[in-house]
Amino acid sequence: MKRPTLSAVGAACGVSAATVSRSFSRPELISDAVRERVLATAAQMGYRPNKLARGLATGRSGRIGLLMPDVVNPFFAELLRVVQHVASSDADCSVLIVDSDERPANEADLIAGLCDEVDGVILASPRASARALREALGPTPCVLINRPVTGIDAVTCAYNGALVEAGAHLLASGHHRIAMVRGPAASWAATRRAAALTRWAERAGVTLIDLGPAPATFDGGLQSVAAINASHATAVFAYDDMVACGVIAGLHESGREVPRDISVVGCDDTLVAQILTPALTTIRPPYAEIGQAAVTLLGERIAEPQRATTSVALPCSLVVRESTTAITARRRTG
Amino acid sequence: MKRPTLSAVGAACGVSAATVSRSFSRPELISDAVRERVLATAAQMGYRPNKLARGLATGRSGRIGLLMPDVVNPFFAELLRVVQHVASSDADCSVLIVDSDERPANEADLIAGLCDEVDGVILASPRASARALREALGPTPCVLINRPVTGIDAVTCAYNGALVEAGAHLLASGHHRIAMVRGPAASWAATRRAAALTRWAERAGVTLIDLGPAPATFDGGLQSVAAINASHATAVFAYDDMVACGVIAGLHESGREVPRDISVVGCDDTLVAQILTPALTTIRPPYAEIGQAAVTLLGERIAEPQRATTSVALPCSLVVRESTTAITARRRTG
DNA sequence: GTGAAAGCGCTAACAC
DNA sequence: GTGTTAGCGCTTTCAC
Repeated sequence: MKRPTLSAVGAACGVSAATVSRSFSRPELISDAVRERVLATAAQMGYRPNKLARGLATGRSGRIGLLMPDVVNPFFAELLRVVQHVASSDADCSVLIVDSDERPANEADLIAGLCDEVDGVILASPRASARALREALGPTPCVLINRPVTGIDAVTCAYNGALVEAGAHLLASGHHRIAMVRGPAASWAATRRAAALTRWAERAGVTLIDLGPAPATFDGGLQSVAAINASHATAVFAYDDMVACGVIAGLHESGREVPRDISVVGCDDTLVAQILTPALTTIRPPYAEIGQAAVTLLGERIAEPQRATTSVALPCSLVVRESTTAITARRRTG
Repeated sequence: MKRPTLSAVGAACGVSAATVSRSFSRPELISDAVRERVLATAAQMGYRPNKLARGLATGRSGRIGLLMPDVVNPFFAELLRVVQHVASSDADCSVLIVDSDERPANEADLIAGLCDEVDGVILASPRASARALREALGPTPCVLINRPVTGIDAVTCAYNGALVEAGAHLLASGHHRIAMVRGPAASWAATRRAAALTRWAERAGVTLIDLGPAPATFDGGLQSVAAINASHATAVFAYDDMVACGVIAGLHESGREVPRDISVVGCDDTLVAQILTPALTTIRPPYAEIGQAAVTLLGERIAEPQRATTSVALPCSLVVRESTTAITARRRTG
């Protein structure tokens, strides 16, 4: 009825529990004959190690935690997918997920709770303050995604290169007056992207109109449309694909079509970018590499808690689709 | 340095470990004076119970597993969100997530692995055969979502009512010739929806053209467009929002606009439905109730493994947006 | 190479 | 009410 234990298997083939244990975890210590016999009867009895017990004994649960502000946001869903995949295939480790639901208030508590049952955590774009984060984490190994904090490992997106590329693409298409919807004021990624674009615009001699912060949502985009129209920009950088989507919908409502009348660049290359009509020109983060790096870094810190904190920045790439076009095309068509 | 244990707290305030344990888990058994003192020093020492140890002792991990075919699909992301939320707030239980990546081959193994570290599992639209499922689960409590299997608890969407409503809505708008993109041949939900529509069409005297199976993706929708155009239908039921999205994009490419030239109904009311232009008329599953029911059912079965298997079907609702319109409008405009 | 024994941190009888 | 004693199933010295 119940699942067989280590010593049950041992009894069944006349060896001690220790031998059975070693047959699995340190096979080289056991003679071939015995090990084979043990493994065979274990398989035949349907033995499966009890991870809790193993965890108690070793002090390692073989589990990591992943906290994200919103699983429904395709950017995070994508991240979750790759983290879970890498964790299970590379580190044979399972992942506990918590959606903080964008509530910074609970975030620290959620993190602390998470830490109680895992070997380490990956925190995607946490909203809490650096101090609150450190306190909630305690000694639990952690890697941050898109939110550098002194003393904690991090993997971030280096938006810069791809953003400049996007700017060049726009410029080459004849756009010299470009609006920017910043995204959430508190977001590290938003700040970075805005800074990169501002720098680029100055150097390139392009007029960049900062429309100020807006929520990273469809509505956020929608609400920026009035300002976009007022700016007389011929192109707009949206904070992310969702915002871009709202912008496009709002422009449409106000009688302007993308890309005919105005070009739009998104960010994140989520499912939204791919399925929209027009398909979005966007910045693509290296999802697979981010997940890989996060899991690897976390594994290393778990193994070696005292090592120097490392932080990796991964380059993004520009994906040109249909939402951007040469300004001349507009004149031709319009 | 290390985290304080139960007996450390006990020692610190002159009581046994058992008393400390009870102060937390069975407070009514301890005198107010002692309990308060214990709780105070525990808090002050930063004591936090070790869930692994507790799990080993009680035989309950306080964790459930959630397996889904694709976290990036907004339907499942939505589900994940609500399951995680309900589990943590109602059952104080954390959730382990596995994305099977649509690979039915591994599915059974993934399920078995999941079962090793949780008290019970929720399986969303599993692809494996009933036999493989039962075998992988073993004695682990389970509830299925959108995939009834004899002898296993399940919560499913009752698409019927909302689908009929959608049909009536189309009919009232003058649509008498309607195409249907079925979705994946192996999907329970696809079969159900098709059956419901077929029944309705017969009764209502509507011509329903079954375009046959198609993947539940944007591309699946795209690929159905030729057949849709060939069918001369004035409206189409897409398997889900993603498919609807592909259909709309494909129609657009072939020079037909939605809803001006043809109406489209999606399913799932995901983020996609809400952000698309035109916003999708779609069928909305009761996400919150589904998650609630799944977690509750699972909790009950964990508590009472032998009880009769129960299965609940939750009604969906029709959300009318912009992708459907009266056929007369088309003639007026076209 | 293998076994015996101790212990991971907690809970659950059972005494007092 | 509270302490004592045994484990939960596994790993891991330490002997042999």
